[in-house]
Amino acid sequence: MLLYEMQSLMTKEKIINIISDNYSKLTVECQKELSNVSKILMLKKGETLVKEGQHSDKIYFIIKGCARAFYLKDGKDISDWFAFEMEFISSIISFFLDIPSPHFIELLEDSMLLELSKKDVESLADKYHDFERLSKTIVTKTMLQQQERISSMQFHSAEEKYENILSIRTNITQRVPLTHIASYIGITLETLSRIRSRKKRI
Amino acid sequence: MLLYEMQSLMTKEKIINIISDNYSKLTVECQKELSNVSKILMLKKGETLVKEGQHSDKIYFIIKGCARAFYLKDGKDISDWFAFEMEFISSIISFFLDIPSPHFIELLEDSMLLELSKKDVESLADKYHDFERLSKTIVTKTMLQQQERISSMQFHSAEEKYENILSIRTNITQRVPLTHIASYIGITLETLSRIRSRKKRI
DNA sequence: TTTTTTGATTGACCTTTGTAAAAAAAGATG
DNA sequence: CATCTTTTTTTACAAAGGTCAATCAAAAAA
Repeated sequence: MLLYEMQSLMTKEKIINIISDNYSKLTVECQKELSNVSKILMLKKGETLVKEGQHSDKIYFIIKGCARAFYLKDGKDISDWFAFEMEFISSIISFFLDIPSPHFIELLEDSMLLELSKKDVESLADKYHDFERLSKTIVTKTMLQQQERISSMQFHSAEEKYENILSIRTNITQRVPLTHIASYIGITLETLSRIRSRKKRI
Repeated sequence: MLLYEMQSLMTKEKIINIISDNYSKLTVECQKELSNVSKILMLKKGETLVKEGQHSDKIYFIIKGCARAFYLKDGKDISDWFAFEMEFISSIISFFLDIPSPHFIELLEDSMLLELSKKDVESLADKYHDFERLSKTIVTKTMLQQQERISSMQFHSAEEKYENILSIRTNITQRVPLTHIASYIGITLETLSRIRSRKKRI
């Protein structure tokens, strides 16, 4: 299905209903208010959601497509997070600490997103207990993903780290360039390439 | 002050009030109920809160002392988390996913703790919006600490990782053996020892 | 205090991974 | 289709950090 065809099928109401079902249930009233304050974005591959240095007070839910958070270390592009359909992404440092973003966020595919501002997240969380719970659920899931990632980084070889990400994100190599995968797991593209050719041979 | 002297000074009510002030405000009613379901523990250095393989459905707040979460990889002891005064610790994998704990948790000093069970956390969070918010705050802080840790692990030398933990936990070397610090930052004790002797010389 | 245990340091050696540069392959664009 | 750009692979070489073993130091236990 083409992205522009989805817009009519995927109404904001439906999307919010999916979030409610998959993360934490929201009352109809809360869903309505969430629908009023959120915004659908249709963006092309390569477009940027956040630039380094910006105060980014937005969080994005990915309806279709995928996005990548990355930063520059000594001029080198290092990937810090990938998000696919049904996942959230934001510049967490900027969003939660209200400081300029160290990250860029860009789209790796043509994408459809739901955008929410921190101000609205906060007022919804104040007003609705169930939205507070939803926020907690999202943060908890993120925390558990990070936990998994940390333990995969501790005392694991480049090959083990690559195997690990493949097991979690089965088809990531089809959607994300190897350079980004390499920096995400903390190895160079060259090392990743050697691992892959070693595996092919066997 | 000796640990046994603290018990009379630090009533559960006072401790819960401190949590409320430092994490997220709780109503008096909620504080009372929290006080009813939580329990103070006085434990000696070396004692174990959680063993690998156990279902651990408890979370601990450290009033005095410090604790360490670690796991065994190929028989080797690898530290995964430290918690000091005013911080929470639990076997997060077991607590949030209801599966057997991959971690041990042990005390690095004689300690005073507040213990809370998941069942009680959940019912408090259901009943009180402000307790739900407190939970979110604790999880969010943990997530941000993990974020910091991940970026310190990505493409940083052993020395940079050591400097980084020293800047975050200024006096950690006074309270935690170097072996544990080394495995926490993902290097061997020998490498850490070399870094330290290099720094001493200069 | 002496002994035992645990934690930290040092040295020799070796493996893994990074660096730099070039070539090849795959994708995008006119 | 042909060209240009980006991504990936390959090679040679260097450096960082791991492993193993011996020694030293400090803290607990007897």
